[in-house]
Amino acid sequence: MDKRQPSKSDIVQSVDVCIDVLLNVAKNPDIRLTEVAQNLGETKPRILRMLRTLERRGLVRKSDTGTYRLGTTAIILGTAASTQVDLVRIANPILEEVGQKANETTQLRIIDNGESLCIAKFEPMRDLRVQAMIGRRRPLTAGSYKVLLAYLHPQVQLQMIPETLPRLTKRTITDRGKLVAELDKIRRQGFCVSYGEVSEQLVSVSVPVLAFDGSVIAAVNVGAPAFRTQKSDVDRFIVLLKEASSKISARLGW
Amino acid sequence: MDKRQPSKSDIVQSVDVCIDVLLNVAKNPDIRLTEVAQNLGETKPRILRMLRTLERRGLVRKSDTGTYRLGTTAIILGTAASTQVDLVRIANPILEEVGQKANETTQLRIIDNGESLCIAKFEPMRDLRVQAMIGRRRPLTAGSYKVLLAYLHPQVQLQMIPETLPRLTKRTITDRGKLVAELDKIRRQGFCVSYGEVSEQLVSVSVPVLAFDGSVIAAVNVGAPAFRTQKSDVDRFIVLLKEASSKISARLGW
DNA sequence: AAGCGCGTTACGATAGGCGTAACTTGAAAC
DNA sequence: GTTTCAAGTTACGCCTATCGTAACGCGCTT
Repeated sequence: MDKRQPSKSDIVQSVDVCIDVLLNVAKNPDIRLTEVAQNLGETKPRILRMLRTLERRGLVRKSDTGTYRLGTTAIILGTAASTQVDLVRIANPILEEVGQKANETTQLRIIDNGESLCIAKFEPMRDLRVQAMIGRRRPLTAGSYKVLLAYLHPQVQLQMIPETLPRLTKRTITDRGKLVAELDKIRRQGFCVSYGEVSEQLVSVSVPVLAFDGSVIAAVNVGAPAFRTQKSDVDRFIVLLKEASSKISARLGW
Repeated sequence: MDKRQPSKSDIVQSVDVCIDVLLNVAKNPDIRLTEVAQNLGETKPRILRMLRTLERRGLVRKSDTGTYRLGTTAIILGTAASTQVDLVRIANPILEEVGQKANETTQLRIIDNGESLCIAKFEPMRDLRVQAMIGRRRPLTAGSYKVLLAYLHPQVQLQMIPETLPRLTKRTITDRGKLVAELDKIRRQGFCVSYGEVSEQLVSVSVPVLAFDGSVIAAVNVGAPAFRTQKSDVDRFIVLLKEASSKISARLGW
């Protein structure tokens, strides 16, 4: 009998698994029982019981073909959450304002579990635009989301940088030394611009949202197609984002 | 040893309770452990374990003062859900369109657990407007949400009408007989207008969204302050909502 | 300093929930 | 048409995850 994780006990395993189920359905709409069970390495009866419970409460919905999707209760939870998470509630209108002015997609990203996580976004009404998605994760080491790393304590920073850096495009930095140097530069200049590090043909500009003590709360970001983005646009984005960042900081109480 | 519910077993109780906890936090931001436990009639250790589990997964967040709110994972779930629930995904842009044209608040409501439940909404940019909220429940028997009742089978209908009808304003219908007659009228004319039945000074217009077989899926609704709503406006709303309703029906595949 | 109520921990008892195995159903294979 | 396979489901006895009791620490109020 292995001792599981010695770190923190006192969690309810069945609840933990049910969260896995929920997230699995969220990621894979119209997933089937068997598939969920496989993904999680659990038995079918167990997952069936979980799904049934979740279904009874409207968190998931079973289609007549036997596939599962999230349900209306999940929508309700989510809407409630966006009004309860201060950062998101405050950032949303500001993201929209920046997005309107820049006429490009904006995002709010935080560090979560060693990755950057999009928790709010705005997309302008425009045929061609960068697609953002709440819940999408990206490595911390590529693109302008590096700002999230730049303000961490050097030791924590190194701890978050994996041995081998994932290469997304040919411009992605894959040398740890170079990355650390880049982070240093970012910290000095207060923003980060990335040209095609995450996706080819995409420019991404990020500015950190800092707490009173200088620790990073989040990053605000503008993403745009490279072909229509001049140096002057980038400069404008930086100014907009810096304003937005301090507005958010202020509204959070600093 | 009482046999619990003989109806449907095979649900995981701890998961069921954890959903209660989640919904409780959703309804009462900054709630404390003790309060949740009281609300649910559970012991504190049990709820503590649940909250801890939920916290580890980012579904709730514990503030430094010890109060709980929903967390970022809930936002992610919710956003995913809105793209997965067909009805909501399809209705959203249509609700916006109607809302823009009417320049008033619009809602999409379904029957859930004997009540009407708001699952999508649009509010126009306007200083004074009706406030709508996703997740808010209203009785089926008052206001224009009666349309949701009007198309049910008479027996199911009667089953859903409680003995005593809740009185929200002096205009609320509280007589069962009168209500049934009203429902009949609604079914014949295909829409329902309510003047101050739910809130004084509010006009509400609803049109059913019907499936191919004539069963009710949902209701689309415009809500407006009475003082600025003429008969002609109401007529306009009805036309807009009827268009919207058939557009939604069509897009759902009928 | 005593009292209260909150969050938390410890632990032993128990029934909740687990997995195995078997059954049903429906669709694909041949 | 029969066989085969896999998915979904049910049944049930065992076991451990999870529960509640009781006790503790802590901060605030009286």
